[in-house]
Amino acid sequence: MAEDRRTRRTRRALREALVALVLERGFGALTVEDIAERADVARATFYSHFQGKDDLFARVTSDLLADLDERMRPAVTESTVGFTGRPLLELLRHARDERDLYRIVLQGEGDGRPLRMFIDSCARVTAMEFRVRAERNGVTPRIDPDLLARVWVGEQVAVLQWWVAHETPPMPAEEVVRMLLDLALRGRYWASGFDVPG
Amino acid sequence: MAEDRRTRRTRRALREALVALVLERGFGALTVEDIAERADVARATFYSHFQGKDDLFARVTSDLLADLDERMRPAVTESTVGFTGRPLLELLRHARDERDLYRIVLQGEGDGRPLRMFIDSCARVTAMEFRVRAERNGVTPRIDPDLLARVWVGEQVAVLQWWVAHETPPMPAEEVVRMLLDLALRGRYWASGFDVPG
DNA sequence: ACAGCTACTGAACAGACTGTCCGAAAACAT
DNA sequence: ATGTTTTCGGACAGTCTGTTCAGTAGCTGT
Repeated sequence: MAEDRRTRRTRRALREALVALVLERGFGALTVEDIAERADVARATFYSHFQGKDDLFARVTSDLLADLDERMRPAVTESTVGFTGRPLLELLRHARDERDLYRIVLQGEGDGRPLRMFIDSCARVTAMEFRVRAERNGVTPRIDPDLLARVWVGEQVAVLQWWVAHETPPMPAEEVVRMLLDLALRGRYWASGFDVPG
Repeated sequence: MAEDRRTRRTRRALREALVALVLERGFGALTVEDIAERADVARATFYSHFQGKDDLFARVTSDLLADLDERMRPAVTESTVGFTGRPLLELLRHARDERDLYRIVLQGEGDGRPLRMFIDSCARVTAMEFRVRAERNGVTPRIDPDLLARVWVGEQVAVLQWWVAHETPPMPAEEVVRMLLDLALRGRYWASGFDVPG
């Protein structure tokens, strides 16, 4: 048999209440009672599903990461040939679909733990991507791939923060990818408006 | 007359206790009693100096930002001519001198508020730097300077996080600057080991 | 549609933390 | 030495936590 409809409803309501309240007041300012009340659920019921607000938040965010991981997998393996930007595009689409949650995570709610996990996950995948591509093309990186991956992910996070902060996307995902790819390949000198020297 | 020696000692002890405890357990897990006990100060005394742990944390971090701002000012005005990396170098030195606090802030403790303030501050300065330089050299940016500044700061934050996470600096500040400058000017294509086309 | 589970409710509980108050004691500046 | 200022330690009500439990409502499978 599938999951009981009541538990589904309750868990869903609690998750949505958490997201809404974190956006309104910030995670640190919330109490379990706040969340339960917003979800229209008894406090005792909350504790029969989660150990506390940290637990609820951890589950919500780790589910998000798992979902992202699943969506990224095909894009990554397909992208080890060249700098296609496919993984980044998939990331942006995911962020568009789960905007509120991304806002929360990218803001560093929960003492930054979810954001660190997000960054670590992205950096791990990216570093692997770099290594595979370098090997395939027979080149040796001039900068440690792990560090380079963190820098690249740092850029992406910065753009994501800017992107999801707006109520309506300030530019389509495809354009963001093109821009970031231009920047990554041609460098900031070019982006600043200077002609690239020979 | 200067500040009473007792208040100086007490405030200092409380600040140091906070930093140490946040590194050990994370901000969210701390109580006022924890901090007061570590500082060897009565709980009532804590409240005669700060409104609560959020207030203490806010003061510590905003003092850090003010200090950074002061140290950066000369480096920035001197750097609007070309991509010297002076501001970045100053930032790295500040991070070296205040490593523990930087760890805390860059980790996103306090629901990410201090980190957001840090990033906003850096991005504001950087965007201004970009604009001034573009005007001086008579070029028009190919990417919105505000967004470009956020990306550039995002890279710096990523590197800072990597840099301060180590117990002893994994490479000297000057080398980090050179690396990031190379990356920013020549692009990731070059950094990955490929020869730059054209 | 009914029987038998299972989950939710609302209330109560001890324990921890908060924020404030106070008189007594200690440290300070002069 | 004196008057001022800070710290101390204890006490206080109020909030939040995490758990328990009997009663009620809702669900699933047949």
